[in-house]
Amino acid sequence: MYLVVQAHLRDGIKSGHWTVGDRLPSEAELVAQFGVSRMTVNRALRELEQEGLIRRQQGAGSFVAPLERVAGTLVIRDIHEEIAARGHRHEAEILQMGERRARRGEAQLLGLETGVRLFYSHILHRENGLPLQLEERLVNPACAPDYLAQDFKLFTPTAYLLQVAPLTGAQYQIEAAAANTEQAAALGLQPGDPCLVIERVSRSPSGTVTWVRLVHPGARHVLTGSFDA
Amino acid sequence: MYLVVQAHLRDGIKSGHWTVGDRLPSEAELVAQFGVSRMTVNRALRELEQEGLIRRQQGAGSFVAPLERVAGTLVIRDIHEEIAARGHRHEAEILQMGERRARRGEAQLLGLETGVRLFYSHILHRENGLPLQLEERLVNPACAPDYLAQDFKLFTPTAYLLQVAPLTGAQYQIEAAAANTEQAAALGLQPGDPCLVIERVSRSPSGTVTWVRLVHPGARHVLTGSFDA
DNA sequence: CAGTGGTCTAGACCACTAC
DNA sequence: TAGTGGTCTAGACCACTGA
Repeated sequence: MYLVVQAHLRDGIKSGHWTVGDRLPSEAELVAQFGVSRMTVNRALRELEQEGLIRRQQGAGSFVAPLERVAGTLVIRDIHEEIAARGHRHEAEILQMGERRARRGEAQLLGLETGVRLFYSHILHRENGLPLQLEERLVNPACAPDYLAQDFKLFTPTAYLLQVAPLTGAQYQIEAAAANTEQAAALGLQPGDPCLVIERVSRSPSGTVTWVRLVHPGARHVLTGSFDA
Repeated sequence: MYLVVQAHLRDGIKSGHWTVGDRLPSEAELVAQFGVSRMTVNRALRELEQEGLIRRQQGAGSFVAPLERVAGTLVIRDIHEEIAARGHRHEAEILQMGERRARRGEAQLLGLETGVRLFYSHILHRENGLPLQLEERLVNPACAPDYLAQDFKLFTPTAYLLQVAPLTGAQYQIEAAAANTEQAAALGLQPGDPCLVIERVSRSPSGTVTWVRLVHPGARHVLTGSFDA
């Protein structure tokens, strides 16, 4: 029944019957109208508030929220999953992989001290043979000591790291940048060509696990999303 | 009390006490442990599920969700709000504004028929004098008949359109692209320089209101987000 | 089968708001 | 002061799962 109440309110908002700032029926009115208990109506309204569709104020009422921010859930998926979901073939080419001392700033990304040893890998992901993503990654050895022994032609570093160090948080950043010579060579572009770049650090209970920069040819990769009342 | 139960479970997951796939205490166990009613425990768990932190299965139990997808709420704010929030000065320069027949494909974006008349505007937004965003916009005259009479140096088209046609849905797309000559000239770039491009269509109860392309210098604009257990 | 979550009820007390 | 939402209770019936 709470879904029925929700649908009723959603429809009224979508259709313009109630518009931004309007007051919606009170809980008591909805209880009377639908013949359900107040807990049921309360749940319906509380969930609409969590979605951002309405705003509730104790003592005043429930109101249609100003949807002034276009918000949506942006999902960044594992590249293998993403390609497989399109029914295409995914191949990974390991360009570089090894261990070295952290350069200036790198240690900071992982919350480690400068000069500590860390793992790195550069992997090129192809979709049906076409370069789609260059994955530049730094890994905290404390969280994934066997990282360098893995064969990342069989599974992605993302999948491996999620297995050995459960994700509990992340920060990401999306920008457009010009390909440098190394990136251009890997992706089959000219240096300076526009790329969509996602950078991300991932945390687990045992600390910051990994930093990754995902470089995509601007013409071949878009992020999409939507939201709906 | 439901917040106490939530905090307890959240801590256990963050700290690694329960990890991906682990079964959490059942509702009945939490009821006994905290001395609260089942409805209270149920609410705590339901909300954690909505956040994506746990997965619940009728008949089986509640489990720590595999956070295999780095997801976050991406918020695209009105450019004026965004600049003002940084404590900076926002200026808008109207480059073009008028009415014309829809070109091939344009009408389709707005769900109209080819050849119908529509409004357009090209506005350059500056942050402390530096070009930050070129806003190329098409507007459905049926939804905002007075669009051309507005002074968009005083408020943004986004703010105006939200006022006259409440937002009930949107689709957006984020990509990296090379600036064309017009865009480069407006933004003070060289043609071919990388730009972060957001395209969006917005719907309201009265139909598709507007299509907009927001072009940002790649070096001067990033989207950021985070998520947390 | 026993245990799990999904949903709903008919109350209750409280804090807050607007008049 | 009357009406609002915020929270909680102690039950209930149901559908589903796994042994």
